[in-house]
Amino acid sequence: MDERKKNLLKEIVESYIKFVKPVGSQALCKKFKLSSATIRNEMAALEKLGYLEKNHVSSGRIPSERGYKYYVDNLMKPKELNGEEMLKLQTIFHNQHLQINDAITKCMEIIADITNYTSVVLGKNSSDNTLQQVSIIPLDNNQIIALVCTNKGIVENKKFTIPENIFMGELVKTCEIINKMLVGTPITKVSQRLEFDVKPIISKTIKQYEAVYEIFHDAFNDFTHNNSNVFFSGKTNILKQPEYDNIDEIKRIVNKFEDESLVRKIEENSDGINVYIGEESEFDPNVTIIKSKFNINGEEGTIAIVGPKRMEYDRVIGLLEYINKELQEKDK
Amino acid sequence: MDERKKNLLKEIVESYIKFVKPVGSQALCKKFKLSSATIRNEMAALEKLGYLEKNHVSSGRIPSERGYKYYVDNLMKPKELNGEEMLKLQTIFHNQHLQINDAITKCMEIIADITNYTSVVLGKNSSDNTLQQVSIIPLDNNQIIALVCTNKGIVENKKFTIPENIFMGELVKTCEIINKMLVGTPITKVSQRLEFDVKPIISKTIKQYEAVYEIFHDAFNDFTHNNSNVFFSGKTNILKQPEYDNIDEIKRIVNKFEDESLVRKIEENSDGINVYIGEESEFDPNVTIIKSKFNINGEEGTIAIVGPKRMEYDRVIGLLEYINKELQEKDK
DNA sequence: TGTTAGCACTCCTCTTGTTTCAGTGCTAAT
DNA sequence: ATTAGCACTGAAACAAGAGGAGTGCTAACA
Repeated sequence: MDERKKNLLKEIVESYIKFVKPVGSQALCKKFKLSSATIRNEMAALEKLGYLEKNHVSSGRIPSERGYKYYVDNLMKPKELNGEEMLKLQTIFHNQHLQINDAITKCMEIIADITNYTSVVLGKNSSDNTLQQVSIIPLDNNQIIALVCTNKGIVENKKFTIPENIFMGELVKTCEIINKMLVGTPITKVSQRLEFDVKPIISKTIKQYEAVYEIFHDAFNDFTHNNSNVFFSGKTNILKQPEYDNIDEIKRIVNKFEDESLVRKIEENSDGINVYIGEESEFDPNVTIIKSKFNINGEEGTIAIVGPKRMEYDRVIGLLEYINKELQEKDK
Repeated sequence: MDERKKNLLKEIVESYIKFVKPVGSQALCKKFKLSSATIRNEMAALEKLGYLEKNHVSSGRIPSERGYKYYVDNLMKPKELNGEEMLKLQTIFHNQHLQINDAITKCMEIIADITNYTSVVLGKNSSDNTLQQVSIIPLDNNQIIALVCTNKGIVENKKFTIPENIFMGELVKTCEIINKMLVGTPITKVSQRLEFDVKPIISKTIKQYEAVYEIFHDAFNDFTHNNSNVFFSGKTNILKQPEYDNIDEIKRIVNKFEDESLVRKIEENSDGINVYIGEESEFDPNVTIIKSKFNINGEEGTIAIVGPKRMEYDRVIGLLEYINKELQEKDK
């Protein structure tokens, strides 16, 4: 791979990303001040190396997955955000009152919007949260809100209609007992301890203890079941990408977005920004996924951008780098 | 419109709904024990009346919008749910612990799923909610959760980092003051009263009252801004409908789903189940929207099904009738 | 008077053939 | 090492024709 080949490959990849049309030798003549024949020779060499492909014998070249990869690893440098992008994201990060979680999802919304790709935020199941406080808020004579709050500040609430034979005082008391006994318990264990530790105790003082138990049991159950927080933005942006011009392909990919278990696999483990092109994505052979792990202030998860293989790598990576930087800033 | 014409129209509409193919005279011969010629005469008459259309001179008939409308108003009767559908919906309605709101959205999810249409739930802006309680939950030395709860049981929560110069006691005290002064205030007015009624009071006893005010102000603000609750399910189900076979049409409709202000207009005012076909939908000339208003237990809104004009009207209307019935049941 | 057989006609759809053109690989000359 | 030249390939666009589903109309029939 001499310098000229690298430049050529870079040019071809970028041209294809921009125009979605196979690149012919003629188109590159002026830029490189070489004849088309020379370019053709070089292209043939790049094809032999596995960086370029042809759709058919006389069609011009498109980058192969390996070509994209080489481009990302060696030829491209992340693009700085332009003023508008910067502005939009800054207003989010500089909003002191936004929770980190909301800031991330809002960010990804904006990114989906300005890139026309699909963004995904995968929240880690909050299994390491512990119980911080349980409380109830009476609404009227027969309705209450039960609140559960974890040490990381996640709040779940649930409205209940109180069975007739239960007194508010009993609920308040149970609440106190739970707070006394279970605060600090990992949220995954709370249901268990509620049944085996708390229930026996309230059974001694509260007549309808089964019904009271049910209420709190339900409130906690919601928590453990609500742990699949996947956030999408721009799920249908794929329609805006010109290369997806046949319905079956669109259907295939959109259906995959609906498949929660498949989406869950997007989760990233390694640090930094990682690019998975085509087959590598393990999601669909015709998409690229760029992922980045975050772990900020107790919130953990993955953000990912899903787009065509001819994604604007420099731009997306630039955006993610910026976000990571801002998140670290906010973590302090 | 004699009886035979009605039957014929019914048959044609239902055949087209099922097979998405223009209906020719031959196909109806056996069913009606008439020759194709007679059928053709009748079809010509139905076309003259505006109930049928042709794509071109030799193409078989398809129902016009007026034809669909006549079918819905006069020829069709709502279909009873089958066992499976019934079962799926019942498990939701009979789940005592589900809030009415969640029950509705879960229902519509199921309907989108079993019908392959798109379902929409438009919640009314909860402008008639009043403040029920404000509370704070300390997480650690410098973080709290602020909770706002309305009389209808809607809860918003927000995590805050407490500025260094503020004491927890001051927050608790402010909380008490707010609860004493503002409970019962319409949620839309709370911000105002916080500023003009509460702020002057806390300014007398709390040193950093501005910062404390900010925290509660923010918590309330979230509330008033979060009132645009539109819930979609099956947004891409349109891809499963065979008549949408060209990308531009799909794009057009999917884009409309993304346009919040357009979706907001789906809101229904009249009672009962209403069918808006094609142009009537005021959303897109190529869709039908079936809407139904709900007003249960203080929760108000619209549920709607969006699908092709050849929607399975009997099935969808049957489903919505069932849901309305169950909702009324639950309201008692 | 309502129904039906028969027929000419229309227009979509599918297939086949032709042309055009962008782009290639290879060879030989510079 | 570069390039001009040339034969070749395959997609894309277009035209022409065959086949077929379905129509409207007319005239005959019960």
